[in-house]
Amino acid sequence: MELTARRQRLLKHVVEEYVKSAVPVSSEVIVRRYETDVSSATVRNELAQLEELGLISHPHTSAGRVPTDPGYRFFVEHLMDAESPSPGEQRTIRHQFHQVEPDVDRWAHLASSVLSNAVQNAAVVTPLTSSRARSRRVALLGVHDTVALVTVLLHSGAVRQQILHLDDSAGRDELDRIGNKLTAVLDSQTAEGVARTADGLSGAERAVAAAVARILEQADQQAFEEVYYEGVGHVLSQPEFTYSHKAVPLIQALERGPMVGQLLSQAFDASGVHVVIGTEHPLEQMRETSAVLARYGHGDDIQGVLCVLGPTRMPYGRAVAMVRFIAHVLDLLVAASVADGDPAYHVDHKVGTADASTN
Amino acid sequence: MELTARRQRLLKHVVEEYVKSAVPVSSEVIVRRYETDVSSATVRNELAQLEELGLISHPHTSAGRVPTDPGYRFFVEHLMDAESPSPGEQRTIRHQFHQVEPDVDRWAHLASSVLSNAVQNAAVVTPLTSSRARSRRVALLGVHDTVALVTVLLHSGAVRQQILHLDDSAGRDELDRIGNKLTAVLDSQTAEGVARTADGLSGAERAVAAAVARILEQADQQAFEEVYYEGVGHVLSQPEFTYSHKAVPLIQALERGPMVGQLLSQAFDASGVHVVIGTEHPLEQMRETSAVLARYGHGDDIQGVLCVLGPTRMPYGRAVAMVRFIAHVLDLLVAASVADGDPAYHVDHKVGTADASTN
DNA sequence: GCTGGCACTCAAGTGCGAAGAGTGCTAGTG
DNA sequence: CACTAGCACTCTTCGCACTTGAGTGCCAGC
Repeated sequence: MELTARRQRLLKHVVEEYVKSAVPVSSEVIVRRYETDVSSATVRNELAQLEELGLISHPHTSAGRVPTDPGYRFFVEHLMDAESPSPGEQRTIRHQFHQVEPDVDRWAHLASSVLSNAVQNAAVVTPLTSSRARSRRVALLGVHDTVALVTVLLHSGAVRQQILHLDDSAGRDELDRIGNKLTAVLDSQTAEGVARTADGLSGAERAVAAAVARILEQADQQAFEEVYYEGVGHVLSQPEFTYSHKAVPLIQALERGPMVGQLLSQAFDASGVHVVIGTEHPLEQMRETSAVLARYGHGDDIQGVLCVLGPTRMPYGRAVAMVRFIAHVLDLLVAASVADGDPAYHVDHKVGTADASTN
Repeated sequence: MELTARRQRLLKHVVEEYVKSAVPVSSEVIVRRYETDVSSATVRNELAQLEELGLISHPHTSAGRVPTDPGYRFFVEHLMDAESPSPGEQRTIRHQFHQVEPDVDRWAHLASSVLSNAVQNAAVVTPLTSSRARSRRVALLGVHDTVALVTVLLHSGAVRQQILHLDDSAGRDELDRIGNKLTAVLDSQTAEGVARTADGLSGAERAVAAAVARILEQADQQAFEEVYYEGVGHVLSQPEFTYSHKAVPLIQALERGPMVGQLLSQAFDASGVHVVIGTEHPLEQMRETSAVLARYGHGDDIQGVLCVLGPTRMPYGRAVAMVRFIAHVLDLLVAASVADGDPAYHVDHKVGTADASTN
C-alpha cells in the first residue's frame, strides 16, 4: 500500500476538483474530467487505498471523496502548482502599490485588499513593526499653548504620534531644540532605553522623553494587535459557511486582533510561505480554517505578516503564489524606505517605482 | 381609527418584545407580560387596528405581529425611552477613552469597538476629518540622504505623512527651514490653495508643497473612505442572518468604505442622533438593516460620524443612547485637541480627563 | 491489473397527517 | 359601548414513511 504516482495524481485531482466545486468528488467525475483511460471501478479501488492512508475520506457511504487535512498537507507539500500571477496581474498590483507608495500607513491596508480580492478569501495583514521599536527621529509640533504633538519616526519607517500636555507653555524654538536633542540622545533606543535615559533629563525634556517611551511601548504591543483584514464577505459566500453561525468564531478571532497574533507569529519561525491547515491550528476556533502566511519586511528586525484565511477547502496554489508575490513587492517598498545605508536597495527600488517628486 | 394611548402602548410592547425575542409576538404574550388587565381578544382587536394603520404586520394568518418599518419609525419618534447608559458604564467608557487620549488615531477605532460591544451590533466610525482639510503645521524629517518624511498637522488635529524623494540631498537645517517657511505660507490653506501658492516657490520648497497638496487631497478623499467597523460577529449571530448570504451585501458595503459614505453623509444634514430604518435607506442593499448615526467633532468643519448598523429589529433606545453618549465623549476629546483659542473647552476637558504629562 | 455488473447504503426530497399556535369573528355580558 | 369567552379556521411545523438517485464496494471474468 504505497503512494504510487497514479495515486498521487488522483489525490491531486480530488483536491483540485473539490476546491473548485465544493462537492464531494466521485470516481465517475474523475474519470470523465481527468483520467479518461481507466474505468471508474479502477479509480474507486485506488481511492479506497488513499482513504486507507488517511488522505481522503467519505462523508457517508454513498458520497464522493473529500480530502482530509493530511491530504491537503500532502497536496501542498508535493502536488500543488503555485505558479506566479500572470504578468498583467503583476503589473496591476505593482501599479496599485506604486500609487500609495509615499503613504507608509496604507501599505498594509492595500495589501489586505489586494490579497483578499485575488484569492477570494479573507486576508489579514499586520503593519510593519520592529520586533523592538526603536526611535530614529523625534519632532515636536506646537498645537497650541501648552499642547504639543510628539512625532516619532521609528527605525522601521513607521511614524507614531501622541498629543502631550505640557506643564508650561513653550515656543517653537524651544520645541525644536528639545526635538533635536532627544533625536540625538534617544537614537536607536528601545522603550526601556528611553526610560533609562530620561532619568538624566530635566523638566520638559523629561516629559517628552516619557511620551516617546510610551509611543515605543505601544508600538511594541501593537505589533499584532492592529491588523488589517478584508474579504469576510468572500468567506461567507463559501458554501461551508451558508449557516453564518459557523463563521462567527472566525470573524471574532479576526476582530480581536491579539488572537490572530498567535497564528501570525508562526510566520516568524520560518522564512518563505507557510501553510497551516485546519486541525494543525493552535487555536481551537480555527480548526476548520486554513491559513497561508508569510512575513515581509527588511532584515530580521523590521517585519510584518501577510495572511490569507479561509476554509480548508482553499485554492492553496493561488494563495501561496499571491502571498509570495505581494510579500516580494512589499519587501522592495520597505527596503526603499529604510535608512540602512545599503545602496543596493535603492537601486532595486528605483527600478520598480518612480520617485514621488517626479509625479 | 385613531391612535389612542392604548394602541400606542401596544405598539410599544410589540416592538420591545419583538426586539427582545425575535419571534412574532402574539396577543397572548402581550397580555401575559404587559397588559394584564384586559383579555387577549381585546388586544387582538386593537392589534388589528394597528395593522390597518400599517404599523405592524402579519407574516401569515396564524402568526403573531411584527413591526413594520413605519411602526419602528413611530416607535423611535414617540415611544422609545433612550435613557443614558448607567453611571458605571459611563465611567468605564470614559476610562477607556482616557487611556488612549494622547493617541488621536485610535479614537475612532476604540469608538467602534466600544459601540459595537455596547449595542451588540456592528458599529462604523469614520475618523475625524475636516470637510476640507487645511494645513496647520508642516514639518520635514530627514530619513536618509535624499529621502524625507513630510508630516502635516491638519487643522482637525489629525496628522498625515508621506515619504518624499528629493532631487538633491538636504541637511537637517535646510529641512527645518523649509518646514517653517511652508508652515507660515500654507497656513490654513486647502489643497487648491496650497497648489496655487506652490507656484510662487522654488526648487525643493515646491516639491514639498506639492507633497503637502497631495496629503490634503488625500485627506479630503479619505473623509469617508477609511472607516473603522467592528461587530460583524454580533450581527451574524442575529437570527435574521442565520443564512449568511443575507449578510454578504451588508458586509461588502462595510468593506467598501465609500458605499457607507453615502449613508453616513446623512448625519451631516441634521445635528443630534439620526435613525434610518430599513426601506428608508437610499442604498438598495441595506433595505433590511437600520442605522443609528450621529456626527461628532467640533464646530461645523471638523467632524466624524458614529454609526450603529444592524437588522431593523434593533434596540433603538439603547443604540441612540450609546451613540449620543459616545459622540459627547468624543466631542470633549476633540475640543481639547483643537487649537481654537476658546479656553472653555480646556476647562471642560481638564475636568473629564487628566493631563498626559501627569501619567 | 483492469473492468463490467450488481447489490447495498445513505442523503435528500416528497407527500401526508397530526399537533399547535394564533387569529378573526360572533354572540353574549356588565 | 367596550370588553370577553368561545370556537372555527388557517397556516406552520414536525414526524414519518416512502421514493429516488448518487455513489460505493466487491466479485467474477477477461
